[in-house]
Amino acid sequence: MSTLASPPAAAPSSTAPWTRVSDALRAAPGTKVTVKGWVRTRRDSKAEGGMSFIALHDGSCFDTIQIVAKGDLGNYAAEIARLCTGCSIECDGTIVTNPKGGAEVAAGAADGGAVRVIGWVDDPDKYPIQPKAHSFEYLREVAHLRVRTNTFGAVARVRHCLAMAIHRFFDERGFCWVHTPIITASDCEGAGQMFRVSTLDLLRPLARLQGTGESEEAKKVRAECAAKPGMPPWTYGQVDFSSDFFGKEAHLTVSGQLNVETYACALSNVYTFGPTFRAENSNTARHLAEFWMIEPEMAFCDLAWDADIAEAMLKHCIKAVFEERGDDLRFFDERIEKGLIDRLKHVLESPFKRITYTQAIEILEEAVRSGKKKFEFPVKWGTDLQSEHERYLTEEHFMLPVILTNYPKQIKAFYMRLDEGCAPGRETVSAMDILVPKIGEIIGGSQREERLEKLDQRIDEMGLDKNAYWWYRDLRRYGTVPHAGFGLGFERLILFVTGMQNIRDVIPFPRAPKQAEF
RNA sequence: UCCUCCAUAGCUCAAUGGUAGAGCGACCGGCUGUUAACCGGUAGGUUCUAGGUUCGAGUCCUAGUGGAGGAGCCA
Repeated sequence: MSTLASPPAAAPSSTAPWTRVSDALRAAPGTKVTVKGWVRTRRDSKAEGGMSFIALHDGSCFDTIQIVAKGDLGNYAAEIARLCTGCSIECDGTIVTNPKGGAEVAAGAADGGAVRVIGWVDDPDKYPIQPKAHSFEYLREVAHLRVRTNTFGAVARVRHCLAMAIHRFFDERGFCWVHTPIITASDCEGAGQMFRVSTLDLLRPLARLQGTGESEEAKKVRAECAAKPGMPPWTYGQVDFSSDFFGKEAHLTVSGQLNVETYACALSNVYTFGPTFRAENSNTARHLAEFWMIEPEMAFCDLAWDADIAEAMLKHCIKAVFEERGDDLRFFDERIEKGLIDRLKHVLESPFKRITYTQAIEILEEAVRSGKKKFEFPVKWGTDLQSEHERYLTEEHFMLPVILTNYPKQIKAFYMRLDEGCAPGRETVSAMDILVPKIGEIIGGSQREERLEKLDQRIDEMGLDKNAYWWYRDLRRYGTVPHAGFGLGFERLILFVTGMQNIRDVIPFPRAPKQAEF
């Protein structure tokens, strides 16, 4: 079983012509190095003719390296003694062992050492990142500088580690990374509100023209627009998208799933890993308007294997962070979520609990009946589980990640495979959600409906337009195969692994309602 | 979008309707192989915006803007 990497964390050696801090911390005493980075703190001492202790970080690992700048350096009084948090410097020096046994860089004129200032901080009093505790809410307002803090540096490294671990996981298993489109002109995705992509001139007063009859004013504006060169033609109450860039309505993608299914039906095992956009006005610690999603899709695959892969992938990711980012993980465990490491070890060591939706309802009903738990919302077969229900299952009842399967068809998407042998009125589909403590739903997936007549039936039932899905339906007409896949919210995975509370703090520049600065 | 709460120094927060304060940070000095350093001092304010009530508003009222927590939507 994987254990936490012991300090210093393993980091790939840099190819830079200077020494990265992660490498300097492990270098043998006596090694001559040049390090570059940003000052986190400076402390001075008058001992031994004066010296300054500078904590330097360069992002290569969690720890800073301490530079001991001796008073005999030519620029000591004029520059080194004036260094403050945020200044960028480079330092030539020698690796020595400090009284506490750690590596540090000694830089004195006698040994040919030097500290050169690369960039000063304008006004130290106004520098937004002071050497003190800051709230995450405040740091969100200075997102261009927050990555210089302990926490956001650690999040950035863990995010990278997880991204690479995911690619490795699929690559090692013969999956092909497919770049599904960001812009989609099919209006059939149906996974939520979409952002419009258009080159039409929005400054035209379309809003004034809406209504039931065409007013004199509307007629006038239309005539004006028609007369102006470059103005797109339009019909009353409706935009004429045939004159738009793509000749039809276009949006930012809400999922690459439908596209990636086409590749699964040729390459067998594929996945997407890219940005996803939802224009929902949701204001929570678990939603973003722009986020990254991983969507594997496997041909000749059923729901059970789908769940196997999802569980293996999550465990692989946790393991990778244990092995590669022990330094950052220890910080999260101490300062962000006490007990994080034990929680993750527990997840790593236990098989995920697998139950059907129907069994989940029975557990919830029993909890209510026995008085063990009170819910705000009623538990009833056929309705979607509320947050509180999901949290009870994963946090209180099982205290483990839970894979819920076989949901009632009416609460799931049209493309999910209809289960066979269901009692009338109790039809279910081969859907699967993975719930984890603290986050709730982290993965949603399903076996897809590969039978054309059943798929058509579902499209009709849900009042969708069959023609809009012509190429999706083609997959069922030309060599159809059972296939399955799932979607993993990348930022939710990062929350789960780091113990961070707010999804806006695990993506570099969060986009959410009323939030697109930077 | 709904419910609840919040907005005061660079940051985190105090201040009964009656002279706007502390801690941290910054700056200056002292001490020190220091490392969440420590000790002393200094500077720092249009109390989110726009109205209103009042002799008087940081405090009460209305609207707006932004933020937090919860819910819905979902990943």
